[in-house]
This record gives sequence, C-alpha cells and structure tokens, in this order.
Amino acid sequence: MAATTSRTLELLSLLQSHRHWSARELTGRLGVSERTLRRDVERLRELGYGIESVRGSAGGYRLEAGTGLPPLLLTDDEGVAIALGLRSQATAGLRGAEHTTLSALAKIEQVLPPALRRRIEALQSHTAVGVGAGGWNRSGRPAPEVDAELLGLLALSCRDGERLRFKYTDASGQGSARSVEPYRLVPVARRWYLLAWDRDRDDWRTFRLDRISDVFPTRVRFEPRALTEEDARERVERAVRYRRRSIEARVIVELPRAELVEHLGWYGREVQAVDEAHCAWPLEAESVEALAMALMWIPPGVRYRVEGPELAEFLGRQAERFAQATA
Amino acid sequence: MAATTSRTLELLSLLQSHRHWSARELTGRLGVSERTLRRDVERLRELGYGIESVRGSAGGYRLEAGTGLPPLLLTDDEGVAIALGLRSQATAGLRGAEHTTLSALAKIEQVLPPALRRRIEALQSHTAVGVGAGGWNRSGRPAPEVDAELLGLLALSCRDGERLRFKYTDASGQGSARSVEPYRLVPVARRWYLLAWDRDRDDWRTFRLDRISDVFPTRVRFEPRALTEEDARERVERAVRYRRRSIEARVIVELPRAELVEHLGWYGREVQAVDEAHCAWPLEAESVEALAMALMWIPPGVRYRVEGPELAEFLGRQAERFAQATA
DNA sequence: TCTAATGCGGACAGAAAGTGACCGGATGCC
DNA sequence: GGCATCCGGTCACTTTCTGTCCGCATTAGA
Repeated sequence: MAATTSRTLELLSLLQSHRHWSARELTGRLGVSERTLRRDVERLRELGYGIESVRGSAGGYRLEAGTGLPPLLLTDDEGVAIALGLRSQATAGLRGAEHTTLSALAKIEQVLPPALRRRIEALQSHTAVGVGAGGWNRSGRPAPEVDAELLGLLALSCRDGERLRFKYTDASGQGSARSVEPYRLVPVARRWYLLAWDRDRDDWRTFRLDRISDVFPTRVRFEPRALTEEDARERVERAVRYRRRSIEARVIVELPRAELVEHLGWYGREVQAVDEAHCAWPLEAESVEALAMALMWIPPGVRYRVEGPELAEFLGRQAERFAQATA
Repeated sequence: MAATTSRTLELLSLLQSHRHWSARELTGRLGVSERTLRRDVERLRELGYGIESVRGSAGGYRLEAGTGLPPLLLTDDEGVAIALGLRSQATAGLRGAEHTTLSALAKIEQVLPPALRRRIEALQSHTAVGVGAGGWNRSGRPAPEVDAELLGLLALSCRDGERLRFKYTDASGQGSARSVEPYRLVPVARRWYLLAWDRDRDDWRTFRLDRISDVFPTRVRFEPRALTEEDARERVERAVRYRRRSIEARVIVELPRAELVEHLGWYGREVQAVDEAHCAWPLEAESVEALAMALMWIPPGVRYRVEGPELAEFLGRQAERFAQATA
C-alpha cells in the first residue's frame, strides 16, 4: 500500500544522499522498472524539485537546486547535527533571525525521537567552551548559560498556543508557581525572555528563561491574545529596563594604518589614518573589560594612547594590578 | 497526477507547521473528504511518523516523535536558518560531529535555491562579531575566517567523488593550479584542511582551506582511493605539524574560593582553595593574551599574584603599556 | 446523565493512477 | 561509428484511490 508515495520519498532520499545516480542503480534500489523510475523523476520535477539528468555514458540523475526547498530527508546523525546547530544558533542570539531559527528548531524538536534527543544532550555537554574561547560575549561577561532544550520547548508552546505551568524564581529569589499562556520568546542583550499571559495575575508578565524551572506542558490549548510584534518587544524591554549602555573609546596607535589593518584583519576594518605614522582605532563594547581585551592585540612593542575616560581609568587600575601580580 | 503523493507531503508539512489540527481544518486545506484524510494519516503512520489523534470535542491530530525522523518540510526562512546554523556549527568546529555536520550541510546546500543562498550570504555578513564578542578563539587570536560556502562546496565534492580544480597559495606565498580528487575535510586546531589526491603530483596533499581560491567543480566523477579514517587524520596532522603548545599559569587570588567561584560561574569550576582567604585558579590557553584576558574577570579591588613565567613576563609588558597609554 | 463534537474504520463501486513491456529516438563519450 | 545512457509515447492490465454511507467509540461540557 502506498508504495508509490514511500518510493517517491525514498528516491528523494537517495538523491539527497549522494549526488549522482544512474538509472540502473536507482531501479535496483527501488525495485521498479526503468520506465517507472522515469515517471517518478518526472513527478518530483513537477513538484518543483530540480533533478538534472545527464545522457550518454556516465549519465545519470542528480538533485540540484530547484524552485523550492525539497523535503529534507535526514539520517539520524544529520538530524542531531541540525538540532545542535540550531540550538547553538538560537542561544547565541543571531540578530534578525531569532524567530525563524526558533521556528525551525520547534519543527525539528517536535519530531525528534527520544533516542536522538538524548544524543543531542550528550553531545551538547561536550561542547562547553574553555577560558578564552568563544564564551565571552559582547557585554564582556561570560554568557549566561541558556538551556537550549527549554528554549525549544517554550518555542513549541508559543507556536502552538499551549498552556504551561512552571516554577519561577524572581530577581529577589522568591519562587512561585505560574500558569501561563506563552506568547513570544524575545532575546534582549544575549538573554532570552518569555512574554506570556499570567493566568493567575490576569496580566502580561515577562520571565527570564534562566529563572524558569520545572516546566510542565499541559497540552491545553488556548486562543492567543492579540498583541502586536512591537507591543511585545516593548513590553519586554520595559520589563527588563534594558539600556544599551555601550562604552566607546579610541586608541591612537603609533603605526601606519595599513600595518595595523594588516595585523588585525577583520577587526581592524574601522581603523582610520591620522597621519603617516599614526592611526586611530575606534572601539565600542558593552564593558571596559571587553575594550581592554582589544588592546592586547596591538602588536608588541608598538606604542599607543587611549582616549576615553572609562577605559583610561580602567587601564590605570589594571596596570597597577598587573604590576602587583608579578611583583 | 501524483495528487496523492504531493498531498501526503502537504499534510506532513501542515502537521509540522502547527501542532494541532482538527480533521475539518485539514480536509479544508487539502480539499479531500474526511475519509481520505484518515487514510492519509494512516499512510503516514505506516511510514513510521508519529501522528497522534485525540477524539472527542477539541480533538484533532498532532505530529509527535515517531520511530524515525520524518522528512523535514521547511519554509524558505527556516531553510536559511538551518543552513546558517550548520555553517556556523561547521566553522566553529564542534568536536566529534564535524563529519555529520558537513554531511547535513552538504545535503541542504545541494538543494538550496539561489535566492536563498544569496539571503544566507547577506545574513552571514551581518552576523560578524564585534570586538570582544565570540570572535576570539582558544588560541587567543581572532579566528581565521572560514569560508562557509567553500566548506559546503568542498564537502559536497568529497561526498560525491567529484574532481576539483582550484588555485592554491602555499605557506611561502607560491601560487599554483591544482587538479585534485578531494577525499576528506579535517579540522585541526580550528582550521580546516582538505585532504586530496593531487593528480599532477600523483600523491596525497593537504590544503589549508583559507589558501584555496577559484574553485571550479569539474563535474567529473572519480572512484575514491582507499584510505582509512585514521590514515587520513594522521596524514593531515603530520602535514600540519600541529603541536598543541598550550600555555599554563596559575593565579593566586586573595579571595575565599567560594566567592571567586560565585563570581566566575562556569569558568571558575577549577578554582581550588589555598587557605581561608586565598584560592588558586589554574589557567590554560593557547596564548598569553588569552590568559591575560581571564585575569580581567577577577573582581575589582581584589589582589592577586600570577605564577607562570610567560604570563608574568607578558603582564609586566602590558602593565607598562597600559600605563603609557593613559599618560 | 445526556448531548454535541470529534475521530474510527468497514464496505462498496466507480474513477484514477500506477506499472511494465515494448519501441524508436536523442545525446554524449571514446 | 559503436556503445551506454536517458527520453517519452502507447497499450493493456492491475492496483490504488476516492467519496459515500454507516454505525461505533471517546471526550468535554451542560
């Protein structure tokens, strides 16, 4: 039963797993005549998937970019890799694509067999970063750990309009049990927040993800309350009292612009020439520590001067500490 | 023609896009009778995809984890998000899953419509990190830019056994035109290398990805030469003459262990107590700069002393520079 | 306890499709 | 030119698909 549908999927899967197939190989795998294979190929083409065929000896079929994205037929391993990629993508907070990333993540998390889920968790725990690795974020503090699994779960609930219960520990350390209608996940300054309608308090509330625990999906659906995208973001930002508070400074380096740019590569793209022998490197970050780090990349032996009160003050203190530390 | 196959895919797509659907909604969307819908659901179940149904009022269907991964039916946006996630995953070099990540990446790159490809590139250029962000790697230098697109292309060629031509600039700056049979991509120390059979030199060669340019996929297939996984890795490592060269140091901080751990969080997991008032923080990284960065996270006002000649020497110089810079 | 809403699946008959065999043709590599 | 490969028309046969009709099972809520 349904031989043709599943065979079509299998054909797609074969084509995705290996770029080139001859008709013979395919008919062998699928157990059909060549004529039927050609008809299957035709069908797939009609669905908009680009299958190119090459005639002559060494001919065959290959899947190419078509007009639309074909269904991705993944092996378990690949599924795991994708889920991992999306999780780290989501927790890293790629600007401008959070929503889509979450929706893709929700899609795959929804159908992930438990065995694979366990593998993902195992792998994820291996990927923790070390000191000096990617773990420092723009704010210059170690990024708070974001629970990617929680993120996935919440994303699903938001998408599907499913009530949730969980424990929440507020800023003052007070714990409480909440019953909410999740509305949207919003990333602010590398942290994730859940905007939801609190059923007990009869109002919108914002929850920081790392303070949520013991989530229980009730499976009870609800009709999402109307709220514009902007409203949502504004509510969260207000609740979070988030200010950007970025710190700026400028470094005057005793080096021709070209040389510094050469040395810094991509990070030196904003360096400007001051005169033949000096250049200016504008810096911006969310903490003085992050700025100071940047200074360490000025080549050894090269003199520089910083402009910017916060950074200067910080450097003064660090210089003292460094000197003491090696005494 | 093929109404049922495409309808089945559409059903799967609907189920993936939204968790809960009533039979009515589905029949409306698909334009078939309820009986047929039930049969479609049955078919999907037979294929191993977990569709749960709920009877009674507020009943309906939902897609759940089944025994296998169902074909992922993605919107364009989601496809972009996944490709981005995989690219960053691959270039970040997740240990232990490189191969699978590449295979998943190859799968999606293979079928990515050009329009989406352009979107990915656009987005990717926006996600470049700023100073102090995740762009510093373990070696303490800005991570060399890995061209994710190149990586995807090479992954495809390795998988499919397709000959390549490209230009290669070796360490000494010498350029040459190569014609190779790509065999495997190997990440070493945050850099990617291509192991391939060089057809002109009649031997294996290792190419650093960031030195490869002007790649031309010939579309000519070849029979991959036999080589074990270990052999491959060994060849690359030998070619790369990779040594770990990590630098170690220890910091004695005038703070009780508990307080420092509290302050550092995850990064302080190896801190040891020395006595009531002091603790020792062992550090390890691939450059002194990275070590020095770690020091900045010791709370302001707290005194510390470093043990380790390289770091001490480096700090001495930095202290001087900082002092000069603010003069 | 009753009722309305929802999903379940057997039976049937007509419509639609899928299938393999056969064939002459086109294309590309050597 | 010779060979290997893909192309797509036609035909007869088989299988599947589909909608309709129906009584049943399950659930939430009045």
